[in-house]
Order: sequence, then C-alpha cells, then structure tokens
Amino acid sequence: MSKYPIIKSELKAKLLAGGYREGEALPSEVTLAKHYGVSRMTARRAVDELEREGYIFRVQGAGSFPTGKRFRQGVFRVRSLEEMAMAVHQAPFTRVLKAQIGVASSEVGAALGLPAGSAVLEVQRLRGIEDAPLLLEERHFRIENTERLLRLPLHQESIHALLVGLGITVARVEQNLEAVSLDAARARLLEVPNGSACFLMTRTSYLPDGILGFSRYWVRGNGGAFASAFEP
Amino acid sequence: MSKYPIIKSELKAKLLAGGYREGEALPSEVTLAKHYGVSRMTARRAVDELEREGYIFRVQGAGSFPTGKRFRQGVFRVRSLEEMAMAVHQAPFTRVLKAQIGVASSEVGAALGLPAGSAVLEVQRLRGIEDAPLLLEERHFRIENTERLLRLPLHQESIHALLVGLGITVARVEQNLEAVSLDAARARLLEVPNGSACFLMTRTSYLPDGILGFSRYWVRGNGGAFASAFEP
DNA sequence: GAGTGGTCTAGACCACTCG
DNA sequence: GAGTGGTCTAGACCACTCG
Repeated sequence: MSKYPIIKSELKAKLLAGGYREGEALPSEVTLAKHYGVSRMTARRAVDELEREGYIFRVQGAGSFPTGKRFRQGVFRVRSLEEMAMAVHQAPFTRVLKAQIGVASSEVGAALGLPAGSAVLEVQRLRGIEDAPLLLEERHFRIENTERLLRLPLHQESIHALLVGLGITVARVEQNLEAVSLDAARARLLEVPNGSACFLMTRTSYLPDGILGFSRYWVRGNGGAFASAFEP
Repeated sequence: MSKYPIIKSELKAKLLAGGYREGEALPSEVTLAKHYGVSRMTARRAVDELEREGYIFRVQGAGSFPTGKRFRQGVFRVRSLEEMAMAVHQAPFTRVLKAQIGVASSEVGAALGLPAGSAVLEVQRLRGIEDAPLLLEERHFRIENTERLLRLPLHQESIHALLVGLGITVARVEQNLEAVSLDAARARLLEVPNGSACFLMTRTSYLPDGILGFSRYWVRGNGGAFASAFEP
C-alpha cells in the first residue's frame, strides 16, 4: 500500500470539510513529511495531486492554500452521448451494470448528507458509441421518492428525464471536472490500460429543499487531455 | 533553467511529428535518464507530464506508449462567455490586447502549415465576467482573406461571426483540451498565481480546402479542476 | 530473468516570501 | 534570516510484462 494517497485523502477530507480558511496555509511539505514519517518527496506528491485537481494552489516561498470558491463558474458543458454519436454517424449504447438499493460509502454518504452505511439507490451505467465504451456513470440518490426509478427503463439516455416523469424536479446542480487516474476495476470497464488518466466529473443535484443525488462520471479521454472535431 | 521541460518538449515534438508509431514504446525512463544525464526521477517527471496531458499512456512493466487517435471524440463543449455571465447575472467583458500582422512562432507555424517566421494575423483577447478575467484567447490566422478582420470590432463576442460576415466559412474544427501550468506572463494577465494550473484548449479551424486558423484558449479554472453550478 | 514503470528515501541547493 | 515551495540526485525495493 503506497503512502501518498493516505496523506492526500486526509488533506482532501479536511479541505472539503472547510478545515482550512481562505488564506490559511496548509501544513508545509516538511511538516507533513515529519507528521506522516515519510520523505518530503512523498508528502509533496500528495500535495502535487491536490494542486492538480484544483483543491489548493501553491506559492513558492509562502505556502499551499485552499482554492477559493470564486472563479468556479463553468466554461465547459457536457455534450450528450446522442449528440456525440450523431456527429460520427454511429449508434450510442447504454448498458445498465447495477441498479439497486445499496449502502453508502463514506464519500457518497458525505456528498448526500447521510451517515456512511445509509441505504441509497445506486445506478451504474456504461455508455459509449458502437462497441467502444466512453463513459462510466455512477449515480447515488437519497431513496425518498427515487426508489420508483428501479421500475423504469434505465438504459435510456436521460435519467434526469425519468426523474421529471416521476414528478421530481431538480432545482440546482453543482459540478466539478478534474483529471484523475482510473483504478483497475473502472479501467477494465472502460477498456483502457490500468491507471489511465481520464476526466472525472462529479455532480451533486439538489431539490428545492435538500440534496437529491450525487453522481460521478468517468469520461475516457485521450489520457488527461481530450480532443474532438466538429462542423460548426 | 530546469531540466525536465527540455526532455518533455523534445519528446512531445517527436510525438506530434508522428515519430512513434502506435504500439511502439518510447525510450524507457532509465534510457532517458542516461541520455540526458539526469536522475531517473527527473526523466520521469517529463514523462509524467506527457502522460497527464494525454500524449502517452504507461503500462507498468511494459513501457510508455503514444496515445492512439481513437477515442478522441469530444464529450465537453465550450459554453460561451455570454451564457456563463447570464448564469451569474453579471456582465461579460472582452479586452483586445493585440490585433496585428505578426510573425509565426515555430509552434504556430507548424499548426498553420506555414514555415516559422511567416506573416500571420494575430489576435489576443482577455475575456471575463465583471472585473475577473476568465480566459485568454490567442488566435492566429493565415492572412489570405482574414486581414480585413483588423478593421472590424474585435471586442465583440464572436470572431467566428465576423468571419462569417466576411464570407469566410469554417468547414471543420479540431479541438483538444488539456491541463497545463501557466507561464508568468499569462498568469499575470489572468490574475492567478504564477504557475497556476489551467485548462488549455487548442483549436484548429479549417476551410473546405485548407487550414484557416489556430487558436489557444487558456481557461482559468479552479486550478486543474473546474467546477460550476447551473439550474437545468 | 531482464527490463519496465511505481514508489520511496535522505539528502542537497535554489528562488522566493515574509516579518 | 527563517521558512517555504521547486528541482534534482543516486540510490533502493517492488509489481508487473515479456519473451
């Protein structure tokens, strides 16, 4: 088991919990190294990844700081798979891998505002064009009202449309885009080499009065980059 | 002057020139280290960045390989600045920093299919919302027919619309999205710490019978990641 | 078994920030 | 001047691939 992911995830958890105020520096790399009993290069690697994922920024000579909430207005928007498939004149597919009542991990629980271990509705879908998988969806919903989704045709394009059909209205969506490495299981599903870089889009959707769902989309790209072509 | 950028740029140049066939491994990290007279960690850092930017992928035990051309169909699409500004009920701005006939760098020349040093039309614009810069555009056009752009109001939203007005029709666009670090000059323009991570979108636009332009957009994000919220 | 990438160490020197 | 991040070294052991 490698060490830097532990340091990274502990820092990330504290950052997400608001444990560092804006302008307040994180522990220095030397401090982290001492605290975790590792070399500075190992501590640094954890901090490197947090920086790359946008959680912090660093200033040489001054320290590492949490990224503020400003300047997060999104410039990128997601094209639907239908739109992409149409552009290449090929057929999209959606395979439902999982649709069940499951148990929230600590990460999912935190995102949904529930204790870890709570019952949640889980939907996992693999989607692509022709026979090439392009994205892996993992969605988690609070189960009030959403259980009825399990009786609906989840292989169709838009789960959002199914929710609307159930009378559930999404009031707001927050999303985040970052570049990550795929774990072995997800890499296998997306048919890419183990550890491939891909885009991870994380979305939290809200009802007028609370959290509805938490979804992650692993989008297979050209490694960490992403290219496309279109006719305007 | 640090060493890994040199290794990185030489590998990248060879990759872009098609110097490695699909399935053909790049030199190993140990080989690179010997060849450049650096430690393996330094050679590795160059390869790390190429992987992160999507130029290569690595397989433990086997080697590092160029990324194939497949699976580059784009999932993300760019929201217009107007659309973003509207979402936050604030005013967008566009400042034209440069609009002139200039000289192609080797990178720009290569992208436009011209020798380095050729005359090209350069437009640089800084765009944002209220007083916060969000993206830096650098566009380069082959000068046939496009010189007339210089007499038009370049501070307006869409240069594409101006081209259409001139009777110039874009037949096809190729684009690529990656995460990069900002150099000092661009970081200053975007008002972010030196070396901040941001998205770099690279676009090549084509006429029916050849290349029209080459544009780069540095999009200030939440470091390497990018978050947004919207009402569906 | 030879070669590859993945991780880690315990140092080092540097540029930079900050009080 | 003390502390910070940026880069680099010369090793080490490991998991993995490939012939």
